[in-house]
Amino acid sequence: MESEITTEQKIMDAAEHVFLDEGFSGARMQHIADRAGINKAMLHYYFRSKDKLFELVFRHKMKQFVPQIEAALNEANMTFIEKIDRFVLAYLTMLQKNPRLPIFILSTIHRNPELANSIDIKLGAEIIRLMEIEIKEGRIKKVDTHQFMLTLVGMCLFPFIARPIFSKTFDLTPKQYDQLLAERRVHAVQYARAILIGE
Amino acid sequence: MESEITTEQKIMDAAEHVFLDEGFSGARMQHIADRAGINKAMLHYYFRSKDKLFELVFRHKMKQFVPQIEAALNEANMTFIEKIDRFVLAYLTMLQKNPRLPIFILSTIHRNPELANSIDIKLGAEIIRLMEIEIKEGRIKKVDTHQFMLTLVGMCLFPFIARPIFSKTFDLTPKQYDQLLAERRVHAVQYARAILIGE
DNA sequence: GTCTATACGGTGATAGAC
DNA sequence: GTCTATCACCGTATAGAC
Repeated sequence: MESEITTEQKIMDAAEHVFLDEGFSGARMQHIADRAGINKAMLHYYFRSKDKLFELVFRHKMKQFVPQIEAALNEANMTFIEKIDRFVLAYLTMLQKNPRLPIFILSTIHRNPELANSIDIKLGAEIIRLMEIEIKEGRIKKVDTHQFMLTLVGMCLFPFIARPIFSKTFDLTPKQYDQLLAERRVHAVQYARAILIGE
Repeated sequence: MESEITTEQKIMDAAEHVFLDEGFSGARMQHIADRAGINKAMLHYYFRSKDKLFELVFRHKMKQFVPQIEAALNEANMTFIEKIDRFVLAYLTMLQKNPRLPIFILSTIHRNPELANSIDIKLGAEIIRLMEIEIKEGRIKKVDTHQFMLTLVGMCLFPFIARPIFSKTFDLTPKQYDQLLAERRVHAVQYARAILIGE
């Protein structure tokens, strides 16, 4: 039974937590060490530098952030709206488990746009292609594909990005906001249907 | 003619630029000084500390970020959709001039949620009230007011927040993305109409 | 008001004993 | 592999001359 958590893994977990909370320049190696229950020297023993450690964390998180779109959209025997429902569900489920992921990824890339280069371009092209087929076949309205995708993804991500400011503006308790997030799937899909089909 | 820019103003301009690019912990007082064309000591002479300077910048930017909603929504002799159109136009126009504002505000508040406390709560309540009247009078569908507002604001902000990652995913040149942003108003309002009225 | 010089603390990183 | 001690540097902030 090798169920023991390795030091390396403890560091990665701690690093993820601290970097997601504080960002690269706000994070302190000391905090990560404390959280991992070891000392700073060990961080450098396992991962050479703060930069290397951050890069690993970022890449790992980036994988979570982008890819699962594909699985949802490529299922056969589904209407486009059903595919969207799957996509929204998958995305929101992941976000519930990683609520601070979006702002971490987006603010990191904002300050370091080259980091977006690891993204696979084919994915976007494939989505656009799928939508254009739906439009051509007359199963959805003639919407601008990019504008719609921006809206769809925004409907999933934005509630997590804007949580603190929205809670305050609309005077919602944490419990109420969680409820809002739990119900987000239904509304996002309903809105998508209104846009793509009209009801 | 007092058209000369004061040192204080030069510092504020420089500070805004650097803080918006780098965030609080990423920003360096040296950068701000360089950009303002003065030396570090002057920063502390005019503004006591980095914290104080940042707070001023943040408050100033926060004012831009939130309030102009009110003007758009309180105009008389307008349908609700027309009001939304005004709101979206005003918001997008401001964002075109301040494209890095959203990620700055949201990532700052993310790391320091108390900063959201400066927000005026009455504004949100007023919007909800207006929408509920529209619903009651049967002029728009029975949508969840909070869910809709999250979507509406997201449709405006998200394209600016997600620009680098979206450009990459959908392989859009800066010019193409600017075009997308320029056309955002039409699509956002059209989507809002689809949601609120059906077409 | 503006500058130079410097104090002071903290941070990433390394050396070296065990 | 893990620790303590330490280094070199950088960043904020201040002192003090002009």
